[in-house]
Amino acid sequence: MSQTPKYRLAEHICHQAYALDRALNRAYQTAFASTGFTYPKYIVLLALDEFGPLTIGALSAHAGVETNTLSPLLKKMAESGIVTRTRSEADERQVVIAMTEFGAAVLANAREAAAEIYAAFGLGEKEAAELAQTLSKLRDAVAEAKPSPIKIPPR
Amino acid sequence: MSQTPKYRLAEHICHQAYALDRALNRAYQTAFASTGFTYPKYIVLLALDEFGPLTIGALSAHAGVETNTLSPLLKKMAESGIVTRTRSEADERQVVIAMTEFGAAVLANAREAAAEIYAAFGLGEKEAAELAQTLSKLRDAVAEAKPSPIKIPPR
DNA sequence: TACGATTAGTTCGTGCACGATATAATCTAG
DNA sequence: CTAGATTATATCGTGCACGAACTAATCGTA
Repeated sequence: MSQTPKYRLAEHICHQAYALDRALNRAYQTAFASTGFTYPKYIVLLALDEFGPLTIGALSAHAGVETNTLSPLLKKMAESGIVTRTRSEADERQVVIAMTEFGAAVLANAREAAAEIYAAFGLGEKEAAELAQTLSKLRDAVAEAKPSPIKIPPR
Repeated sequence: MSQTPKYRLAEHICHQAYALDRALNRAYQTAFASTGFTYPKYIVLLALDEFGPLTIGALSAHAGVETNTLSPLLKKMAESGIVTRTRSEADERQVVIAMTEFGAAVLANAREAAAEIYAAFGLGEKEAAELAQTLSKLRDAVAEAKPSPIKIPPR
């Protein structure tokens, strides 16, 4: 029984999001090859460029990544001179991340690679913005979802 | 100079795909917590359910993951009795992966968690299928894209 | 048939991402 | 003004994902 799967793989938004993200990762990795720069680091620079210096917590919220992921990543970025890490004076628990001039120059180059990838999409500006918004809404919805734990059946 | 960023972060499809994938990963991880089962393993089972036994190469193509990622993952799945690994007789280089009955039972439970996450999307069946297709096309486009390598500017 | 090219999968090293846990700074009742 | 709660970040252990390099099997062509 159960001959016909409930959904075909191609119709799974989850699977497509997964595959798209990985394809993007690979594309950026190709562009950034041998520079030590990566796709997640690019996202961080975009956020800093748009919002200015941010605490790690704020950066985490903007990027949609946990702080414990960013923490070591930012340390490496600081070592390579792309950002600075400064303890906030007002609240010594906070670390403020700011983009350096060198970081801005790296970002400018990274944007060119991104533009090539965007061109490959073949989407108009409006379509692209709409799609981005759709994905953003899904992200919010998923973040809210609290699926119940599955049971592993006995073998 | 360069006061206005070229794109706002929210408008970046790349960023939204990245954030959505991670949100999905977390949601599934919540559902699968403490069972040893994971989101990528779920994708593998979906493919096996839809297409029947597959070689690692075919599985890699369907899932959009490299074979060197799947190889150790499948080994673990075989250890936990979810799939079987068999050398093809016709071509001894190939390893054929098949879902076990236990695997099918796990998949059935995992589908329930997936259904809850899909429900959170708030999309109709048709909308969902369209979105999945859009993402799929982008994936193909990105896979084709060969962005030129960036240069890291001098510090 | 036999040897170089190709193909399928594996192994290795590195980086991201997460939950759990730890630590230090700040806040808040009492 | 101090003990416990809360908050921001860091550390640790595990798993996924990739490119590069490897091994073994098969193919192709002389």
